[in-house]
Amino acid sequence: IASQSMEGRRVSLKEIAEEIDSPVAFTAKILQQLSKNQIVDSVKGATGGFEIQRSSIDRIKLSEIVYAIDGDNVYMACGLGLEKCNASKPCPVHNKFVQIREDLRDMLENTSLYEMTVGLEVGLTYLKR
Amino acid sequence: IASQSMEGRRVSLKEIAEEIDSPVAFTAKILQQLSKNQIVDSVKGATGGFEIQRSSIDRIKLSEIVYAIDGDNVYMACGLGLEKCNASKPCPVHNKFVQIREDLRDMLENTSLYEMTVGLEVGLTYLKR
DNA sequence: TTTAAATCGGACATATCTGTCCTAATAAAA
DNA sequence: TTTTATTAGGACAGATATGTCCGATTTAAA
Repeated sequence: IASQSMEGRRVSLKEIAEEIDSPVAFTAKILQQLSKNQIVDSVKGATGGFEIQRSSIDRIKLSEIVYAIDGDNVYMACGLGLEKCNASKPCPVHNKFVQIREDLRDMLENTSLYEMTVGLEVGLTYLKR
Repeated sequence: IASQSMEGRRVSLKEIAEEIDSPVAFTAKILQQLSKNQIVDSVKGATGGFEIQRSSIDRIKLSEIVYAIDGDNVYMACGLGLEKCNASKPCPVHNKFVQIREDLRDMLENTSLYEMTVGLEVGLTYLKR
């Protein structure tokens, strides 16, 4: 969507699903989540589809996309799966996991949608299931 | 198990399940996996139970426990969930994920069972669901 | 005004993961 | 030798995640 939006083209659900080899109905659900969370703009009706404002492409970080789809689970869930695990009652791997997750958070917050889009366009990365 | 084994006590499934607030039948399945993968030793029959040799407690790293239960999935699975993603056809986050996973691998391979056991014993960490 | 092409959203179906139950096998103790 | 306390393992049940279907809504074009 970002790639096409940068060239002023709005893309339909069908086109998106086809491009990434993903079931249409399933892709639709994910796009709805992204739309609700204002990652992408959706336009209903004939000639409708999905697009992203150029300013958003520059601004949006991977962290925001992750949050739109998975919430803050990535940052909060215990490495051993314990429900009660937290800083004051840490599980045996808690503190070591906190460290790794900080690395992950840094990465997500410093990876922009623009950067990923460029990678796809120059053929450096791929996006097929 | 490690904690009790260090003091020469073998522990039963029941005791283990109770100690960590985990369903007995469910805990049994996990112990079976650990036993099959030689992380713990199981002894059948009356007075049986689970134990770990002192030498194993020193030797075993968290990475081996993770591998026994989840295989190499942690290191291989694509960050975006793509099946075909690998070094020669990388997804847009592939290389950044490789980095994070190296950090994770380092942590798992450098965290010993002994270290975790001590943390529990001195009351620094907890192990309840 | 009608039609067609598109997204939206709720209900449903399927697959996978998590957890349970029950019987068999084992081994110590009575 | 029988009983009892234990682990092993297969079959099943339930919960959650993944994926599908279909009708409602929207909007541009005929």
